[in-house]
Amino acid sequence: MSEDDLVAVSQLRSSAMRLARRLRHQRVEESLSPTEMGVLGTLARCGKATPGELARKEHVQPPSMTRIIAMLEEKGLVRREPHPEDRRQVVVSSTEQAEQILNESRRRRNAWLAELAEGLDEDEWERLRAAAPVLYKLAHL
Amino acid sequence: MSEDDLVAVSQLRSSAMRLARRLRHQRVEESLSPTEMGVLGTLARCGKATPGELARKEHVQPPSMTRIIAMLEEKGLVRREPHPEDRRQVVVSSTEQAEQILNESRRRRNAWLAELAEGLDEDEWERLRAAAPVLYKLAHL
DNA sequence: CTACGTCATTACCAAAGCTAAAGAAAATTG
DNA sequence: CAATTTTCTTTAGCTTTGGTAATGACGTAG
Repeated sequence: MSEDDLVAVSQLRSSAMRLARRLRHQRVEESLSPTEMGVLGTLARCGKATPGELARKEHVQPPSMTRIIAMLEEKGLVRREPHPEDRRQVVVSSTEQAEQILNESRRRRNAWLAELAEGLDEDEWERLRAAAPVLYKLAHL
Repeated sequence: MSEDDLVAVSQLRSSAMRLARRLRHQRVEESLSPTEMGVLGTLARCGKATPGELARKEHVQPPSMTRIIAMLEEKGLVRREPHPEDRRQVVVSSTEQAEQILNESRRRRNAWLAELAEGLDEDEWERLRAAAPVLYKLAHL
């Protein structure tokens, strides 16, 4: 791995952590934490999942996921049904209302990030656009 | 702003938050939180700074920064001196030991991220390398 | 020189995740 | 097929980390 690669990786790390902290302040639904939003996003992508699966996908411990799901259910954003074959497990799925919140959140944060990105020139923005899918893949690897 | 731009921004947001959460688990110095690391990084870049400046740069409230600095001072990673002109203020600077920890942390997280990046092909990695400085600029804007 | 603003700090509080352990159900083994 | 072990979720209690409100010291403007 070259020196340039190391620099890139370091910048990537620093940027991700800093952006995450700043994005945290831009939530549309004040009562929903970033991880709760992440769960809704995962459910929107995957349809259904068990608490254990969600915990693994969100890199959180199972007890934390249990509480997050309880919160979300209480707010009507998520449904819990018994697993058809395994009575230990539970199947979680998101509701229509969750989809609306996701859309609104996306809109709002896009606006914030877009405004921030006005400090970039066209070439820089182009590089970001080219790398965005790669970043996404990396983060979900 | 085009549809592609919106997608890019959305991917950026999701990726940053997810990567940040995963990086959080890769700390070399277990006793140092991500924000504490961020402060050391900022001090390494800027030399000296007052608590207020650091709070603004790290997007944290002043009382939180006071506590972070107290922690870091207790561990010998940071020095506090009176401000030469303004006796209300304090000037914080990092120690040699902090520099060592930063290097070790950089090495360790680079290794983790590099390993993760092995799931990317050469073209993807190239795009990331091109975008890394832009991301860094964006995050610090 | 008095009143107001600013900086750091202190004291208290809330959010969010973790570990340990319990309880139920499935899988495995003798 | 009974007993043990494993797996999945949940409960309970703790820790970390950041926030808000209030305080005290210092600078600054009227």
